Amino acid sequence: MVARQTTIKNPTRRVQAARKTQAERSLAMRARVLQGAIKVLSDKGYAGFRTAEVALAADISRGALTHHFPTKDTLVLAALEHVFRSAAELGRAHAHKVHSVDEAINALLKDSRHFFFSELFLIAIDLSISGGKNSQDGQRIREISRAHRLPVEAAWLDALVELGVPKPLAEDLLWLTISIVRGFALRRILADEPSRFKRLLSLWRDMVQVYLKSRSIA
Amino acid sequence: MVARQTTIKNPTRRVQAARKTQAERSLAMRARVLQGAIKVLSDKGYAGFRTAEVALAADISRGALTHHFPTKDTLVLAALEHVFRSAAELGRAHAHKVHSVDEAINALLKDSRHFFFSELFLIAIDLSISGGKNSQDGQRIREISRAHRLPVEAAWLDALVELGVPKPLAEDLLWLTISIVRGFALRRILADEPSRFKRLLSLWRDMVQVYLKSRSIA
DNA sequence: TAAGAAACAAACCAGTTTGTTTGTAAAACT
DNA sequence: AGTTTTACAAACAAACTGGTTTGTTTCTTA
Repeated sequence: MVARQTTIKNPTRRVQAARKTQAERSLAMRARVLQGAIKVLSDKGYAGFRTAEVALAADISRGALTHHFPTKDTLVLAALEHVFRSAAELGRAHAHKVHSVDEAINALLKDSRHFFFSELFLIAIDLSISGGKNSQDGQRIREISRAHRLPVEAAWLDALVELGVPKPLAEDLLWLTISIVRGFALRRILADEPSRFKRLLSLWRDMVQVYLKSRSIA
Repeated sequence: MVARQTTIKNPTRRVQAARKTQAERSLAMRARVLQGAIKVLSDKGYAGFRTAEVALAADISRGALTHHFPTKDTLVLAALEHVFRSAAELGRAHAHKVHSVDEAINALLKDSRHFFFSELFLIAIDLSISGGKNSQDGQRIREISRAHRLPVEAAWLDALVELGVPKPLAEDLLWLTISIVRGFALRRILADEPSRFKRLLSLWRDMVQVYLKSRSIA
């Protein structure tokens, strides 16, 4: 774990160092800050989001924080980006491994639940609503959310179409499915009822089956 | 529009008055404050909720505001209560006028949309999330939301059961329906697509019909 | 009708919060 | 090797915010 010397110039001057290259330090520090920001966002909500507390949570000085994120807003935006980036890939990954509509719906449900039941989702809503409807930031926030969700949905849509579901119907079923999970996820804030959710999803899958059969698709 | 004199004592002293009784003034003022609070809450979100701005929106002095609502928290709670009170009755009203399951689902959809698509709903979520998960206020906020939503759901459940749908299934269909609307309402924050929503609901009604028929209920 | 309470208004104050400035040490570049 | 740039630290300053205090007016009630 010794500091590397990539440059040709500036030879063996390093002695007892434990110091990294600047880029490495920056990256590591940014990661810590972002993680701290997400924690605070998740614990206190945007309304209670204080930069000082982020510094505390990340165990760094406020100076370090402001160096990497000059304003509160840039930090929040970066945190949201980070949230989505760390959660978005799963959807596309699973969309390709399905071989029947039921399997697809099931996988979609699982992935949706994974996202919508996470803290990340709550953070995203919180910011989407809190960031005033018209303000500059609000726009940007919603833009980020959209930009990361659309491709995921597109991937699932493709998967369904590939399985022989007519595109318009596939789109609608996709939206209904996602809406159900999103809607239930929201309800969870008031009171979580996991067993009910399981029943609901099972019923939903049945309904899809029955419906497709009635239209002689599946 | 002359000031009334309800008390026997204190006879005709009023001359050119346009003044109300204390209770009336209080009530009117509270109403204005609440309305202002809701406006600010809706425009800026809880994160941007400033008591001064409420006073401005309600066109009253800060003094008046603090007189009726000593702290910011009491104001927010009161506003939330007001929000729900003004929105909750509709559900129960419509639940009794349906004569078929399809009609019931349709009416339920309409009412749900009415609530979930309103500013009120967004305010409720905002507060539910923003009010820290554990804090005193957060608890109270979620409690209010629950207290007002449960009876509405119960009314619709009764309506469905009355129409011959087995209770467990009725419950699940109710939840699915509401979840769909809630889920879509949330998505609307990112981008509203009314026509898609219409299609979705129409499909959903079809699916319910087909499913019930397959179980020979409707 | 006089005392007391409630409704409002305005100024004030203390705590918080964000961004800036000033300073130091480590790395990068030449 | 020396200069510049970057990473971080800490103190500071200005704006903001919510609650309190003090004062005035209007209603209530004895």
